[in-house]
Amino acid sequence: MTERILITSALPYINGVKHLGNLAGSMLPADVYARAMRLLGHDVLYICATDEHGTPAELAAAEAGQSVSAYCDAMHSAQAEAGESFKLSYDYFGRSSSESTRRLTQNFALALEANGFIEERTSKQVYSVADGRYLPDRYVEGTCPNCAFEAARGDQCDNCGKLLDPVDLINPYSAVSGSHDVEIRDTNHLYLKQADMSGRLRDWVESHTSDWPVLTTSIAMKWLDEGLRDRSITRDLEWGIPVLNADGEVREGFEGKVFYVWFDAPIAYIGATQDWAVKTGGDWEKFWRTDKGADATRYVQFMGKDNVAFHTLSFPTTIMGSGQPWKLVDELKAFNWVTWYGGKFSTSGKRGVFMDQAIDIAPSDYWRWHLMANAPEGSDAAFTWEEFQASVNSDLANVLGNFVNRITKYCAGKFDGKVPEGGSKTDAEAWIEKELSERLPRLVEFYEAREFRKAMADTRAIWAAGNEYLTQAAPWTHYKTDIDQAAIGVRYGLNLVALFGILAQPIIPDTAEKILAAINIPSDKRSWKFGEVQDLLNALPIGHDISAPDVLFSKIEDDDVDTWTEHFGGQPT
RNA sequence: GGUGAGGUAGCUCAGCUGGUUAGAGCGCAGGACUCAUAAUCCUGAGGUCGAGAGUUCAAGUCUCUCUCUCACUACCA
Repeated sequence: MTERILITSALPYINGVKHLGNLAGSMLPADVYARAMRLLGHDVLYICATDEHGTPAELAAAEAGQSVSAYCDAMHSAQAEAGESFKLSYDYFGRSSSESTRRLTQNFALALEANGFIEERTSKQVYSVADGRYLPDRYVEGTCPNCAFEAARGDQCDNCGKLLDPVDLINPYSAVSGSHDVEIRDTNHLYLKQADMSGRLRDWVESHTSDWPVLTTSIAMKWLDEGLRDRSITRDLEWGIPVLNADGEVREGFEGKVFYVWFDAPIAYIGATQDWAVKTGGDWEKFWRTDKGADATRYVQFMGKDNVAFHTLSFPTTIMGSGQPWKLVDELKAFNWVTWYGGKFSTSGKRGVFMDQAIDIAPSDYWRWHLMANAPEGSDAAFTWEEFQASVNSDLANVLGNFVNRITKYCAGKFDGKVPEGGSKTDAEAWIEKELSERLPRLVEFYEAREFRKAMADTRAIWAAGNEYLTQAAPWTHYKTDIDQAAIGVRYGLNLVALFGILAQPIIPDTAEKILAAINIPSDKRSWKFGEVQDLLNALPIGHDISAPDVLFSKIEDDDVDTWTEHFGGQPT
């Protein structure tokens, strides 16, 4: 049954090209899922965008000596390029700074306020005179009132671990400029009254305890159990979405203030969908407006575990509180972290491997396979160069690459590069048919359930079964005495190559294309409409021309691993 | 401090509502094969399931205590 599926992956923040952890935890699995669902015939829309507002963007722009908007333009392009290099198949890669998101954000705020979910309150915030800006808690440092550590951050002391309030720091200074000329000022902000939504949110989350991963519901329930607090949704910043009245004028007292990035970022999912519609002539409402058919859309979100609270609590508060018929997420897949030699990947700390560096080291397919086969689903997953090497050499080069190579070359050499006819089924053919009839439905189930590690393991097992089949069928042995019997082995082998290429498409699209081109499969014969296995293994017409592709995967040498380990500091800390 | 997620073969990880001899891949050892990227296929060795106590006919799986790791803790995103 064809379904309409909306897929979003958490928006990558604008302040730099993302590292492999970001890729593995949201964009890549969303892409693999999107590709698989398209192959299954679903009507898929995969949306992503850069998240461009907030203090770090302003600071990064200042450091780069650019205006914030010029900086964001440049970084958006860089991230779009990085996404393309990893073959992320976004239907649209938008920007949270777009006009559409600006309008939507302002409208959401007005609707929420009209419904009593927004309230203006005064809070105390540290202002740095030298920097000419208010400082988020993390950008204020000073002496910890608890342990006297001198470089405690405003939100938490790194020395004693105690949670702090920046106004309690002794001798505070700006972490941006180092200036001690800071003062505490009263400032007005809008607060989203999440507490008033707790009951509805709890009912909603509880209704999903059986179909969302534990990671997702446990994080959401933790926040609810602790008691949801109202969250400030504006900031004292220049760069962002201005706070307007219904008449379009800036709200009184909100000059120099904008919406908090976490208020507008998820709204950018909608904004980017509208931008996609403008660009393509598509209909965005059927994905987002429940009064325009979005009830029939299945909405699936992908994100790292740090984003779960925003996607299960604050964004839903925005949606529900608006009183308007917006679509809520149906399924939510959250990932843990990919860890890097005992620690976290870190953009600011420049720890780990970044997308632009990774693509210089190895083709995107290598990374896609390894990151999906070792996805941080159940718990944090360790990245090591040795594991990466093993994935590529063993799974891709030896199991898949070599299989394609051995049978296509043999066919080219002995059967003139044409699918041969003749021969009769033996135990070997019965065995592979049974194997596939069990594994293929399971594979599809794993994809539909977004169980990526299991899907990858099953895919690999199917590839390995191809090698085992050839060992059983041994056409090179039969060839000496009975060419027809050799022919069926080659024919089944070639059909397996075609199938493997078809199955590989969501994971390693470049290689899948090479395989399918070599085996000469037209694009309309590449979908995941698996019928009977016997038919699948006799899909190639007799006499069909094939060619042997060049070596599909070159192996990663020990020297490469040594070089990378040294260059990237991949050593146990 | 609080909360959450984890601690299962040398390594990376599966093990749903408790039930026969605890699984996979990699790595390692032996064998088979020779079409293929010294690839593949088969077989094998390797685990007191973090520690301790409890519930049960039966616990990796449930309860409690302890311990270690990681994450989150609301103005980083």
